[in-house]
Amino acid sequence: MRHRILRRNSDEAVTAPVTRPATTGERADRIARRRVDKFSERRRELGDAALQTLSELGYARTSLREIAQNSGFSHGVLHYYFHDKVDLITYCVRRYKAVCVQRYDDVVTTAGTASRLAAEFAAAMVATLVEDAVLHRLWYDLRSQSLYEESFRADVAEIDASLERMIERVVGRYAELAGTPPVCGTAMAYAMFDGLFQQALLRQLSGDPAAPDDLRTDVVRMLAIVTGTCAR
Amino acid sequence: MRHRILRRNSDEAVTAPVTRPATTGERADRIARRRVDKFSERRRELGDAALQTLSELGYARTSLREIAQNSGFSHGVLHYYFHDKVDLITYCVRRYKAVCVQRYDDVVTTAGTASRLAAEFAAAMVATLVEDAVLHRLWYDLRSQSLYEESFRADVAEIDASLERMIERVVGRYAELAGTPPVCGTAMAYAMFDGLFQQALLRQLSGDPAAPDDLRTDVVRMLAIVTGTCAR
DNA sequence: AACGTCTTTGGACGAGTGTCAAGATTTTCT
DNA sequence: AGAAAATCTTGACACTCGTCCAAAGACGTT
Repeated sequence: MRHRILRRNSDEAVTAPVTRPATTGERADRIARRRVDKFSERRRELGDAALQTLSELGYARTSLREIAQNSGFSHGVLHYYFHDKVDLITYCVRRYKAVCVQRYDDVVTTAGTASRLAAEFAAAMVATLVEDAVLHRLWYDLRSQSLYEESFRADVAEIDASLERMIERVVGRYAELAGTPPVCGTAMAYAMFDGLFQQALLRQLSGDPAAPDDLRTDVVRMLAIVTGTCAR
Repeated sequence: MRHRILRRNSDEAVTAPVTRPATTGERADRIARRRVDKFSERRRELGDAALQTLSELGYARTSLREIAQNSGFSHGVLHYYFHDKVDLITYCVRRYKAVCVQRYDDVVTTAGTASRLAAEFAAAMVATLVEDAVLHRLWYDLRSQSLYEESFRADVAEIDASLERMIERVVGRYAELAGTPPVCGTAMAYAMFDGLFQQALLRQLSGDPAAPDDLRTDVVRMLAIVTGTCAR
């Protein structure tokens, strides 16, 4: 009945269920681990429900009760697995990263020519735009929120950095294949691609049917521009 | 005592104070106009208070009572001048545009050479970044909100379009002075500059002291890239 | 079967929300 | 001046919110 102690800002491992003093050593360990697994599994489950609700409604309109309803549990359970609302949303932000960052790495290693890399990278971005539009809408929402709520800032910055590294790999590989060095730094390249995607998302969610195709050609062209290999 | 009828989505002119039937013609007109002026002046005043509060707290955390407190009036008055909260915020979004779009036009007409235009445009963006950081933080917040709240979408899209036209003028003039046509369309150029500014804002508000200078050099370089005149 | 711990429920609390309307106050017109 | 209209204040309303807690249920060990 006593409530579990939850530490904030601990990544995956919140304090494990309160285990009794390890009288039998190894055996107690096994049990404790199983408990932790179950605990963090439910945490993940609730986190996903929260992520879904957030991407549907946006930060400003999402309540804990709504999240709970989307998860099939009662609203009280959220405070059993998360310290408070900020803790939950922070967890979601981190989980978002895990879901969506590592989608592009195949493209980089697979493609054999510059133009193929460009085409495949563009296709990957378009796929993201079409399939995960609402998830990325949430990303931009949360990134804006991080400018007000300081608690989110560190996590958001980390995601931004890992997205930037992804762009760095793509642009770097493209330049390598094309045989010309990039004309601008990574941060700038990321800013440009990010802006491009954001505009495309705006149009996509507004129902503009040309948004995916335009994004595709824009991304291809952007890669050419960034490496100075574009036609006048 | 009867409440004023407010139409939504009417730009500046909400229904004027209820004037009695124009018995004396011209004279009544003059009076009615003064009423309207006073009415829309207060509306503007309240809108500015709302804009200030919003830029401080962000959309999700701003309440009507807080806005009223920042305006020196009581909270009830807001529903006298605005139909509801959406009406007020829509008004703010429109007002934001009036405040910040037309700041760059001098630059375009004044500058005599490409490099001077680049330097002055970059300086203008840096000035915006430093002086109006919180206002633009609000812009990105509201643009995100427009992806959830359909009521904002049209106004946000219009502001985006007018910012895009501004970029078009700058890039167009720069290309003219440099003697080389741009390597990409306006929409793409806008997306890129927008992404650049947004990243700079993120860093500026996180306290990165290098943000303004980096933005300056990035903007100059971006103009060169966009017109294909940059050094390898 | 009985016990102890972990998990979940559902209700309660106080604070805060947008909205509304009745009354007080100020301004304007005759 | 007095009357009428416009403006502003104040308090109330019906919610929703995050948080907390006591009690009930589920589960595994002894």
